[in-house]
Amino acid sequence: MAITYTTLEELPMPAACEPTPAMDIGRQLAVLADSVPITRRVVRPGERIYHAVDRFDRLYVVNVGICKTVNLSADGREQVVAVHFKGDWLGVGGIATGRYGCDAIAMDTGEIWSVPYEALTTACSRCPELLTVFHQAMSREILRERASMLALCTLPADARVAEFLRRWAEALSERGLRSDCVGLPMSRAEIGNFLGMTLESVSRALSRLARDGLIQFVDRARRQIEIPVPAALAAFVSRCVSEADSRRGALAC
Amino acid sequence: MAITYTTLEELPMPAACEPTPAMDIGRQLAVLADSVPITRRVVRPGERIYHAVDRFDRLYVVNVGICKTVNLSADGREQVVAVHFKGDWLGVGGIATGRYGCDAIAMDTGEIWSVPYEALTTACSRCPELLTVFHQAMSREILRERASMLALCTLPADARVAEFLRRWAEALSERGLRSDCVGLPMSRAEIGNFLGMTLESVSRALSRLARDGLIQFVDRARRQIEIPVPAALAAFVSRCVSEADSRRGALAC
DNA sequence: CGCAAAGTTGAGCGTCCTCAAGCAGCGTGG
DNA sequence: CCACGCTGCTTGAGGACGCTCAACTTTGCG
Repeated sequence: MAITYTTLEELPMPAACEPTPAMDIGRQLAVLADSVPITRRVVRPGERIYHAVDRFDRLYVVNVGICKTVNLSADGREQVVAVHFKGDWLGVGGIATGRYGCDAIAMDTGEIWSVPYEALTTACSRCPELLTVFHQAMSREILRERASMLALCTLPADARVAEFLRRWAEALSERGLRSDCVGLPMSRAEIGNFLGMTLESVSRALSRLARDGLIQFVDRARRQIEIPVPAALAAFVSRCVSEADSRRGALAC
Repeated sequence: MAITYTTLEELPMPAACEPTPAMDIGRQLAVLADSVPITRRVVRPGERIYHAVDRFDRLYVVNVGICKTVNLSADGREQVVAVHFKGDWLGVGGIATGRYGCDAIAMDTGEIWSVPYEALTTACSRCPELLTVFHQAMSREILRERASMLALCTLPADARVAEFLRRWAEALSERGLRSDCVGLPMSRAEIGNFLGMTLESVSRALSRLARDGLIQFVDRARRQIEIPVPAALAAFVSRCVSEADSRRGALAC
């Protein structure tokens, strides 16, 4: 089983033909604020930023804080489809249909920027850099959701929780925040809903991860989680994959 | 909690101004072909359109045929993340990272258009209509993936297969094709991979749906599936939801 | 302090996965 | 032409993972 998988990160990217280099998140926000008139709004935990049924007219960008978007289906199902950090755009699902389609809800105190979609598109015509920022944000959103789908389909429950924590810490470190200690503003039920499992299974998975030393609870409420070795979480996920799902992943192409 | 936000007051949205009405798919393709120089390519079943590791430089649009995109993770997992029909854009995941990140593979004989990303963005500056087409396509992609996640998280196996068939038929009818008879160019293993279940479970689910009269097999190879009453499939999905998952969906907001 | 909400843990069970066998379609070659 | 192998599909039996239900503990808040 010593197969070497070429990961995307390992491959040499010729520096000469670098396509629009990755832009710092602060820089992205600066480009946005300089190109269009921004509306700033302070939000508090649990506050709804927009409704799924609201008519789409503006896009939102997280400047401070963390938000979730909750998808609602016609038959009453609801699911947390994404968690958004600084620099993430909210509401892009509304472009195609004219309605947002998801509820967006702040998970702690923060500041949300917003810009009318009309103003954004006209500004994009003037400012190619803004166009790049916007397109990269939508592209990242697609990548995030694909990663979620992959986790849902290929990982067992414990590994899904580990992967969830790993990605949360990764999101923090990408933004220059300390990622060794994650304070989750979500209940076990919300995490379970996001990961396609019950709150009990989330609780059990966290207990097992803590027992195995992969994480540690810092407060008695068990909402703050310390990750001593982030790489150990990733290794745990990989281990779950290799020992179990050699069958499910087999796509005879 | 009855706080009035300045942002909402600023938006006296007259009901008249419907935001960019939905555009016919043929029209979308026409806008694209008229705005930028298109490269056309005929593909055959199983032919790879681009590799996950390829450097991103152009976007692809399905003109004829059906394609799948397969996500590959660093630890060897792979998953069919989407099935694309006429008018769908491929490769948008590459905008953020500079690499496609997914393999795109044709599932039957078809024609794929492509356009350099650079040429597209410059053309978008000149032609706002093209910008709208492109943004709506990306937005639809996000909505599709959210719908997939919702199905993965909230539906039992049989309902996932039913929902899969329903959405396939829906995609056909949206494009003016007959949707009562669906010819699946995917193996059971591919369907299972896409839906997060094994090929045996897919086979069993299809057998049960056929036994209950919701679908019918038209050929002996069981690749062509007839859907007598599309609404019955949707009703079956809803029924699965209401009788089972009153617990999992409970998000105490 | 007392109650409600959130979290943990256990026991039992059901859905779906695993493993295995058998069957049907199909191209190959003797 | 049919035997042959190959691939994909179906179906069954058994087992495991995660859900359901329930009891209990802890936290937070009036």
